Amino acid sequence: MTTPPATSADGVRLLLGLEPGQDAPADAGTKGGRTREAILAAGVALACRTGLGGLTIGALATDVGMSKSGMFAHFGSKEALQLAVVEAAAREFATEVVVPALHAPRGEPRVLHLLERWLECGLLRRPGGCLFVKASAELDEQPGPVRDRLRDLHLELGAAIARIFAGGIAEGQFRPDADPVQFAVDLHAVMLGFYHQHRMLEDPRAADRARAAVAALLDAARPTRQEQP
Amino acid sequence: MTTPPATSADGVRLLLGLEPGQDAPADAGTKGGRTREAILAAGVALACRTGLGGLTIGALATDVGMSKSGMFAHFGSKEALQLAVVEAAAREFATEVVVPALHAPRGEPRVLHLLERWLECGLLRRPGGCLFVKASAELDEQPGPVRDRLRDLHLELGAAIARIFAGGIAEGQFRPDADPVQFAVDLHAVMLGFYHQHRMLEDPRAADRARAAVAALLDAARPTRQEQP
DNA sequence: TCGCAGCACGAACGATCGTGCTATTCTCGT
DNA sequence: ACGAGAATAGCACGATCGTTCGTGCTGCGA
Repeated sequence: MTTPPATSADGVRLLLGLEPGQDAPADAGTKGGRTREAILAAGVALACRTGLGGLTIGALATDVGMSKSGMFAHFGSKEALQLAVVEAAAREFATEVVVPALHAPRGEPRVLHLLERWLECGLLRRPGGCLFVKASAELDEQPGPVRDRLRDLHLELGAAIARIFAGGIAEGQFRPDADPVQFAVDLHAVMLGFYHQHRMLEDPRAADRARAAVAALLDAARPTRQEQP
Repeated sequence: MTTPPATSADGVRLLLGLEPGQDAPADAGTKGGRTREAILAAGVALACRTGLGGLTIGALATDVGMSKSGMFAHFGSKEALQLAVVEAAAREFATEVVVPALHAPRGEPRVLHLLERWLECGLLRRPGGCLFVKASAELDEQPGPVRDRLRDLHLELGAAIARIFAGGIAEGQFRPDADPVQFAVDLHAVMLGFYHQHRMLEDPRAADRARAAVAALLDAARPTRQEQP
């Protein structure tokens, strides 16, 4: 099976809920589709601040300037709303972070672009990445469809990061025996630490600390010196 | 005021809310003090599962087998309850993780003991560490006394980790130009990633991945080869 | 042993939660 | 331009939220 250049990009787009060549939900033309999108945008922003548990129907309704019942009719249940918000956040994260990074040259530049795009999510208060990170701490032990979907999305994200790193191995920039999955876990941990440092501790050096951590990860993966005695 | 050899241990104990030589709150003998302790233990466990936001008065009351009002009378407000639960979790974390680690030899063994004790919190479902980690993602943008206290506790914890690492520099095990604060941030990030990997993704290798990440951090800090051209 | 402070309880409050109905208003294809 | 159907508002519901109050019970010091 031959793999054309845009394969991994399309893969991620599919995995994160985008149809190929489709950047917005199908019913964007009709009025209901537009307000539904507005609701989801406000929902992602609200859930980024208060968590998926604090994503209450009434608060979201007043946020978008609608009545509670009118807004509620778009989804039918709170769980469906949460799922839609998670999906919207994943879509936003994919289009704003992962896909742009995939346009960078394969290997280390792509890793660094991914990092910078991801850092922007926290620094510029782009809600998508925040929610994606925060909801994982919230739902990690309350079973249900939302947790399942979130788990799948995180697994796909981890696989995407591992693929990006593996591209660096194929380019000869990283050691052949480096573990892409371990790198994916480590990078995700660095991002969790960054959000904590930036948002909870309000450390202005949070981004630089994350960059230093990733630089150390990459340094350790470089094949400059021989290993394994 | 002379400081006996247990200086750093006493420092952490004080910082995390323990009076020196006092392992339990003062009113442990009276009946109210005992039920208050039972409430706090159940509260830490419940908040570890549902978050500080899900720590509801009614749920906690049924957990400890009391009436809602009877339980509520012990604290006077939900915020006071949350603060008390955070304090109890910090105390538990200090006595179960930090203080035991301080009994290990200074330097790398102490770092590794801290890591293992911390990992146990997640693996054995000890609620203290879980809550300490999870509440930070929950309250990072909702101001108030609880967030402030949590922020202070995290700052103290970071300082404690940095001191432990600095002990390794003093022992000559780590490079003199290594940054203890960066190591503290990195270790905390590894633990955040571990909890995510273990609880949300249910990865059985989560602990080993955390150990590998810390081992890489320590390897990078060792002075074996000369650096700085 | 007695008396009282402290501890626990049940009922109830107003507010808000998620979720159904019904009615009104608006949109859009014909 | 109009009628069908979507979109939104209004209202009400049971449940639960945090909180208050009044009232017994009970364990502890005298």
